[in-house]
Amino acid sequence: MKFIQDLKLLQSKLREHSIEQIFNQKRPLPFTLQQYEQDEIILLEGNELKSLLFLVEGKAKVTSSVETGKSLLLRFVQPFSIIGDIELIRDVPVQSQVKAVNECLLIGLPFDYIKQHEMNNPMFLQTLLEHVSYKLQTCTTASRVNLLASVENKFASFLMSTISPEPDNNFGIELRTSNIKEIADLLGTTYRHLNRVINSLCQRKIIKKDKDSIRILNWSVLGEISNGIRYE
Amino acid sequence: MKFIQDLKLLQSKLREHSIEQIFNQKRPLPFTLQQYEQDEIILLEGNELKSLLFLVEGKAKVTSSVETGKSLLLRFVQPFSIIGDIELIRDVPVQSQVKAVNECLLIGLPFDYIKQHEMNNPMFLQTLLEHVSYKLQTCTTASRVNLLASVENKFASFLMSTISPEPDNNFGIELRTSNIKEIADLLGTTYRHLNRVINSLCQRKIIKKDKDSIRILNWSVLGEISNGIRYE
DNA sequence: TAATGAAAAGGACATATGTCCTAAAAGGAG
DNA sequence: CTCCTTTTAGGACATATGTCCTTTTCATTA
Repeated sequence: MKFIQDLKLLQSKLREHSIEQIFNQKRPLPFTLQQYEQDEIILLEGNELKSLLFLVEGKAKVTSSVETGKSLLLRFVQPFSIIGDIELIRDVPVQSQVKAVNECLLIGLPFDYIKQHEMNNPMFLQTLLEHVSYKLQTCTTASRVNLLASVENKFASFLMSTISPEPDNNFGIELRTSNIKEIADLLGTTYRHLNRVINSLCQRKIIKKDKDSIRILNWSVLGEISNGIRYE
Repeated sequence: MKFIQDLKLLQSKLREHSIEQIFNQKRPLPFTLQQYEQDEIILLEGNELKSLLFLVEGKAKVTSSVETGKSLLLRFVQPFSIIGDIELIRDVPVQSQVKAVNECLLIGLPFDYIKQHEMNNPMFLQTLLEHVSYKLQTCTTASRVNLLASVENKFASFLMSTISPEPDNNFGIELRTSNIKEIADLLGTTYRHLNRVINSLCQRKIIKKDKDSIRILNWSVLGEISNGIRYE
């Protein structure tokens, strides 16, 4: 992680996401601007978090791990998202791992400052409440979905959520697969089984797997298989 | 559901759970006191909710259903709990079904009133935030757990959460089982399979099933099987 | 280029769970 | 009490997924 000393950029991001309006503006706010590179861990479970974070650029992956070392994909987050809300409110260590999917820009605001100056600010509280409620709503949905979704369903969802559907790559998009093991973990399954599922999708010409990439051949069927579930 | 016109009782419940302190007290608050009998549905998914509810007595079961008609047990709630928070904040229809496990007493406060007079009250917003955050935290945990827990694990948890461990019935407690099907649904499995699981637990002398009841014979082993998961 | 070791893929079998159907039990009506 | 209907339990088999281990691939170095 790099702190970025670029007031212009900070200002522009604050404006872009209307962040200043959330806060009391009697005082200058001690914002920091942080940059994470691809795959860098933004939050590690169990750590103490000291700042509330606003994701203003990039995409991050939120996972939750269990004793066994396995982890489960909770969701992907994109701007504008708040990270660290539960930790702020409930004074608990970091609950879920957050990892940058690509380069991410975050704005931080220290808990200390918030607790001193913002916990009575209705605008701020309302914003937080909206975000937490939204997460709860999606978590409830996901929880339900997890019980019916097969690994194939979930993998399809994963692909659809991960591979950006930008048409710069019309007929199938690349995905580095050095980490099929990791994906298996995320979906709560094993490498072995994910492999089976991938094979099956390949045979059905829905995706194509080369040495280092997976390409989606049939976006629409994959969409059907994913059953409308999106991790975002 | 019965509205109860008992100011004394209302007052005493408000005091017991320190509810009035949450609100602006310039005005008298338009609280209602509602009583639901055992198994009565408190909230039906998809309905529009008009009041925020506070559970002040009894125990309720929160479930979430899917198209197929199946439903999934999310959690049990007990006093003091807030019901309807997401619906208030996000202006969405009821997200989960809530059903009285035993006789329940709830205090209601109309959304209209809240939106007019309380959405700028930091104390109220904070309280809400704490409750929603707590739910999010447990939902995240549950979501994780669901992926590792077998039906046996979950059924054990269910028993431990459902059957009150009061020692009025020392060596095993009764549970009407006219609804094993329902329990199967709650756990996200089939009647057939739950039956297998129950048989296995019986053979291992952990529970005992009579015509209309299940008795827990070995509370401690059941606790181990439940693996610390509680639906509350 | 051959030897060697790590990473990836896949075979074989085990287990959990679902589906479908039949057998057994429990109530009711005559 | 007996026959019939409905409910409940359980057998048999299918499918999804997990575990373990072997084979294959690929890269690396002697």
